Amino acid sequence: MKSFLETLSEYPILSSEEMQSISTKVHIKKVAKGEILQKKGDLSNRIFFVKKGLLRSYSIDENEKEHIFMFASEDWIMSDLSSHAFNAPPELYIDAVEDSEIEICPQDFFVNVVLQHPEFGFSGTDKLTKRVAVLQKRVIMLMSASARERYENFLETYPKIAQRVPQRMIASYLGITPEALSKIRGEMSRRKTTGLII
Amino acid sequence: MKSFLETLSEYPILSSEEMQSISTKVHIKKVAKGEILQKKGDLSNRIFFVKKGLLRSYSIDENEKEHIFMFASEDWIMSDLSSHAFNAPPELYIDAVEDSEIEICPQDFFVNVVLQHPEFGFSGTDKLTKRVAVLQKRVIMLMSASARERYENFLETYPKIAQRVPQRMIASYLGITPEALSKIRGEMSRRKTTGLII
DNA sequence: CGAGCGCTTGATTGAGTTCAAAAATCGTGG
DNA sequence: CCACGATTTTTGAACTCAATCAAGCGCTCG
Repeated sequence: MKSFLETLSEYPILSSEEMQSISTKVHIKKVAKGEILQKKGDLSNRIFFVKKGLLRSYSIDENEKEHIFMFASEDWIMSDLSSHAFNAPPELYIDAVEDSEIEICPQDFFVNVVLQHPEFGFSGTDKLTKRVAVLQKRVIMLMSASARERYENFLETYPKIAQRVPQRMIASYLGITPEALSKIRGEMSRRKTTGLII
Repeated sequence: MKSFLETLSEYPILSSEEMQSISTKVHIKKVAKGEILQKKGDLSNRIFFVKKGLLRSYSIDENEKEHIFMFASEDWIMSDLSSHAFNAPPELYIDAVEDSEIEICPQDFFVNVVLQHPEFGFSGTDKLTKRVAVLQKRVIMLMSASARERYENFLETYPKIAQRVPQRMIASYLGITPEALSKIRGEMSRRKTTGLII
């Protein structure tokens, strides 16, 4: 998939004014592993297109515990849409899990201009409908599946991500503790090597 | 908020052909409490605009247990977008919690035509962005909050729904058992009457 | 090469489930 | 409108999965 800027520049449908406005609004950045791109409550909320590397978004609860909401690797868009939807500061933190290269764009501009122009290849309804569907599955998973089932489902759904991300972050994404995930993995590999079925 | 049909008929932007096509595609129906509108795996997937009453969508897991994904009361739209997003049969069941009056519309038509015309007042990106934001909160809730916190949050967020829905369905929405919810409520009212703080 | 971070392992605890049965509420037909 | 059966809610006891607490191991990277 083409990057955000590439796609935009290939579809010169906008007036030159608008193009001008885009080039001033979108910019490329290299970020180091661990670098924080957005904090809860930040005044600016932006969207991030990942050209290279891996980002995550997460909340921090009243006990200082992180809960990862999503990962975004190459060609994915990362953002906290809740701030746009509710016209409020963002709820989530966003940082880089790996050294990354990203394109940054103000959220308003993205939602109000880019998503509205299907010609760009960023069809709003399409992308958002998919996101809703993914979140629907996630909610059902969290409500009905055990920690182990959720982990197995994660491995099936995001095998690439699973290899690039430290275990404790997978645990955080699944909504369990690192210890619990470690025990699940131990049990799974033991079961494998013993040759037990079911 | 105006109903789906009302809104459409007030914005005669479409050609008469298109209007014709709409009137054949959208229709009104009265459904009795308990009536099932859609089942997992159904061939047709449609969206439902609730004019009156209350619908719910839910999944049923391998142990026959229901997990309620969402409620929709007056002026809300109910649908299983996952089927549209993944071009697959729906994952969810949808039925009526109360006697209801609804407008029914094929999902393809809704997503591909109606959401694309902001003039209708059904701005796709707007509605979908809000839905994403709501689901984001729900996921974070499920990952980080206790059963009790989730219940209290539900009461704050959907006080009207809470009064109209049987307790076991609230439990199902929260991802806990009816017994657990009953105990939480008992504890809460005891605490209230005893005047205890914290 | 050592200090710190991440993973593992074990013991203990606790929130929520399961199972069972009684009490309350609802709905329906007479 | 009442009565009765069915469904819902409550309550309690036993249990389970995952959290917490604590200790030890193994990397890696400074």
